[in-house]
Amino acid sequence: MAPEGSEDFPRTAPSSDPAGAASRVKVLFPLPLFKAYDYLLPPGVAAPVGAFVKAPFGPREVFGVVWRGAADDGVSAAKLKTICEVMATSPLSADLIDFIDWTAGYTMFPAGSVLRMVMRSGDGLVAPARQAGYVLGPPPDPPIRMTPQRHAVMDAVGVEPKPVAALAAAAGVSGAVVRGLSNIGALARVEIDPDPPFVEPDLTRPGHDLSDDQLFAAEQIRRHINNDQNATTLIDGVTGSGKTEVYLEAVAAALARDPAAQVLILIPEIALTLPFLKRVTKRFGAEPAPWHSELTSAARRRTWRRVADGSARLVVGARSALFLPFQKLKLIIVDEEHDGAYKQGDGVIYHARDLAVARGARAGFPVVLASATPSLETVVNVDEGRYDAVGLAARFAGAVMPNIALVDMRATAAGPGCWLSPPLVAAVNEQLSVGEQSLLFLNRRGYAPLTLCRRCGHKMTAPNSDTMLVEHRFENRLVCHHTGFSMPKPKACPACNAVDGLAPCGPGVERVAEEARERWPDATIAILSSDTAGARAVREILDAMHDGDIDILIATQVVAKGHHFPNLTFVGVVDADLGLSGGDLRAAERTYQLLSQVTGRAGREAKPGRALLQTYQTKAPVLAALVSGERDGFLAAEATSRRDLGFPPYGRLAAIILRGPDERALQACAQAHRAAIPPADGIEVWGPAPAPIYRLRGEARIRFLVKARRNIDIQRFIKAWTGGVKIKAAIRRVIDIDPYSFL
DNA sequence: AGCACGCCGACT
DNA sequence: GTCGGCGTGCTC
Repeated sequence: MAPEGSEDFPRTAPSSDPAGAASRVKVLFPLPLFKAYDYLLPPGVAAPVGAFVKAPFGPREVFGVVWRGAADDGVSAAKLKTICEVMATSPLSADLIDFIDWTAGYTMFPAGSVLRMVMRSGDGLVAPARQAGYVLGPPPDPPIRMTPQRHAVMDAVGVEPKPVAALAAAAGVSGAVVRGLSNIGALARVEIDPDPPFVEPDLTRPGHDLSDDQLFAAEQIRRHINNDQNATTLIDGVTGSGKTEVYLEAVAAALARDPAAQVLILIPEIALTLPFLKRVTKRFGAEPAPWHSELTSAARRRTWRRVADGSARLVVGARSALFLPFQKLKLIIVDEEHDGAYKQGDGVIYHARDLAVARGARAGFPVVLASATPSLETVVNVDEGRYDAVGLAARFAGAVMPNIALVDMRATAAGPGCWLSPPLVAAVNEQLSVGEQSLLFLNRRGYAPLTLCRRCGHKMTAPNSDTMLVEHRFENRLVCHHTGFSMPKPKACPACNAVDGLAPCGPGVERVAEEARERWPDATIAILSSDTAGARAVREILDAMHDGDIDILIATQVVAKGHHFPNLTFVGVVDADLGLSGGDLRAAERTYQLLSQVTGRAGREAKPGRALLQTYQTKAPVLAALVSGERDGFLAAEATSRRDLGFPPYGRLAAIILRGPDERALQACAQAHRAAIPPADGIEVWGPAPAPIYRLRGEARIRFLVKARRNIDIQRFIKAWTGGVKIKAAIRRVIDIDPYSFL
């Protein structure tokens, strides 16, 4: 244990120096600025590093954070302004400040932009207005006249104070009755905190009964927790092997070890569903603090403030929860660690799994990664001894992995205008005859991914973009999945004016559903995709599927995560080749992960399942690995090819993207960058090349790709390179360290 | 991120 | 002659 005061910066800035001059502090603002600014503290006021302050910045007052670093970089004393106010919110912890600086350095984004992610809750710094709530008052002395309405209200009053509206609604009366009772003293008016604390997890609750495998895994992680030791552990187990139960035991151990410890469970946004939260709630007898993009601003503020004051001890959140203002973070779980959703694409570009590992390493606490199909990066880290691994092989309830086979579409073509081959149709027929469910998987929303004019060959694209418009027949619109643009499907081709010549090409889920409805008119068929409007509609479809009320579900990847369908025993993958093409480094790996998750939906709970994959590439190693179930062999082959090419995780990659509305200026800017590439050993720069989607929302995009040996400081190289190239304001330059998707 | 400063086209 | 377009640069 390090002695107090051994930190490399003082936690408390003195309010004045011995000479009596007001002291200077640095303040970082949540703005895209690389450096912190110097300020004076008002006399007699102290502000530790990490304290939230309000300070004049340019013509306005802005919230910022007292930052570490020498409070002097040649700024003349006359220039200094004085901090307006030190906020009551608890200061950011030292390890979070360290993490912000480290993240800024690693991603090459301004520290202020990283701080912005921490402060994003916006109104979290000012305590919200207190709300009036009502509880039972003292027994009124002359007994009051009771009415049925008044009885209803008195019955609805609980121990916790409730606001007028909630109480009136619970009693089924108007607010006037509540106010009336308050006026005569039968109800007492108290102030309630609009951001009530979260209930503490109950650590006395027994955990699940664990198998030997699970016990062993949990024990291994618990050891790191009890040693206060940074270590990254992969829980590697197929769907249904009980990864969640294992890491919830680790969570319990971390919370029990230190009464102030906080724990974060990261989940891909799409998997952050009510069933998952309920599972965690059930284990700890208290709901965890949630964090994801769909929270209301009030819920967001509540979680932010309760994390900041240390009272929210367990947080379940999407990737951005990594930037919540934890006081004493002691464990991070990254569930489904392979999931591409952990890569943040706009604003600061980061990979939440990688940052979680880095954060644990720097702050000295354990990190747990869980997956049924771990990423190659993680597997290599395990193989090279940097991460621990615990395997969970046994599947619960004696179920077996589905039997997977390929359908060679060259030999067994579907009929004209059809997408389901005879073997797939036969399999669904069999399912229907025995009353079991089928899932037809196609990772394409809408009706048809491409709309083509039969007359002139014109492809329908989004305005000012090189993106295809996807027909959505249900709404009769053409939609761009990248920009959000949509338009009614036109009668005539906009290029040649030929009427009724616009032909849908290729299938989406809606088109497969159309074929299925023609083929099986008596079956109950449903479509599930991210277009399925509303969380409630999605829920209803999932529930109906779970209850066996749907015979054939046609779905995109939204179905891949965390749903249990006990009567589903057949999965047909309409296009297993989708995603295999396109020059993406991780295409094969991602296809393996997605298809293995989807086919894993079949045959749970002791019913054997099977899956058919329609493909034109029967020789593709990914598909062979899926059929044989030889995941490790496939990963080893992938690893070898990446090593040979010097690609991650055996080398480092970064993308430099230039974008702007003026193509000529952009070209010139790209050439200036090309000319400025400094010579360096072990580094290759490819480009400039047009980005895969060259035009998007009226902006052209050009990219460079930097490939470096693993031991090279790629950030330093990029800084040396781009630092010398001035860019016009109309051109934006974005650096993506460890680009994930190449699109 | 804002916001002011500054330098070129259509208006009272 | 001014109002205002938004390109450029600064904020301790």
